[in-house]
Amino acid sequence: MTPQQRLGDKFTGWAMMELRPERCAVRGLLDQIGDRWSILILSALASGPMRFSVLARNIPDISKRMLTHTLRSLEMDGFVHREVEPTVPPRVTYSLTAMGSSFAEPLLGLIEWAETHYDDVLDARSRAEAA
Amino acid sequence: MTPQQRLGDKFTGWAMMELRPERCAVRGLLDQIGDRWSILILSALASGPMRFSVLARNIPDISKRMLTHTLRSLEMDGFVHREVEPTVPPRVTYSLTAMGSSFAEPLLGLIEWAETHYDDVLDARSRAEAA
DNA sequence: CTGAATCCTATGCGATACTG
DNA sequence: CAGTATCGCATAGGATTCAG
Repeated sequence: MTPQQRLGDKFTGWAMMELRPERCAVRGLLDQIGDRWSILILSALASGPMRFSVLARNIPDISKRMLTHTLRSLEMDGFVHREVEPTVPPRVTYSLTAMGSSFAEPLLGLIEWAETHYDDVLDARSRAEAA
Repeated sequence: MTPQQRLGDKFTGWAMMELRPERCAVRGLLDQIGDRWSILILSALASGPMRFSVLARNIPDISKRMLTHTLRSLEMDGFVHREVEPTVPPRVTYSLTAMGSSFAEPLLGLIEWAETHYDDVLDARSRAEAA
């Protein structure tokens, strides 16, 4: 059975339970990490634990506000662990939990697909805009 | 090399080119299909070509407006093919392009991860909210 | 250094009504 | 049947300022 057929079967299964979001895990997952920064932060932390300021430096175009927000959200969802050393000034280190690091595999699949096909997407879009 | 290590290396590569979105394909990809409906529509079409009204029926909680918008967007990005039979009333059939169907594999990986781990996510979140 | 609080804007998205 | 047009709201997210 091809991946496409299996994907189709997944959807048929969801449709039978009326697509209630609680029963359709991807929808829930994307609600939580489908934002602009979660994927990037998880990728960054995949190379090892990292302090707040290092994360901010490695992702140059994120605002402090969103870095904080997204880290909190990832922490609450169990992807990220937060460790504070109570010094002055404070040091806070973020790292992937076991669950967070298990997410690396499917995420990597997505990334690799994107890297091999994204030029085609851009081509398609520019052709569509030209028309 | 573990998936986590490979993911970390990906990020390091991006960071060296300053994370410019054009050079970081996943970001671009998620900008286009990271919305609320694209994944669902692609999953639906994976089971075969489908008319507008059938899609609408299979995804009960989508508005016609967003179904149209999302389909147009997926078409422009080359994921979906749109075919009109010029009858009265019109029949419009949507199907996956070759690229669209090649996306089934990484998407399936994501879905399967979500299905096996999403309960843990919900647990983590409810524990976090209790605190 | 690591945030929290406030303000503001852009836009995703639903609801509704209309059309060929 | 398969859309388009218009309206309105909720929210994501940036900029800036304050704090421990």
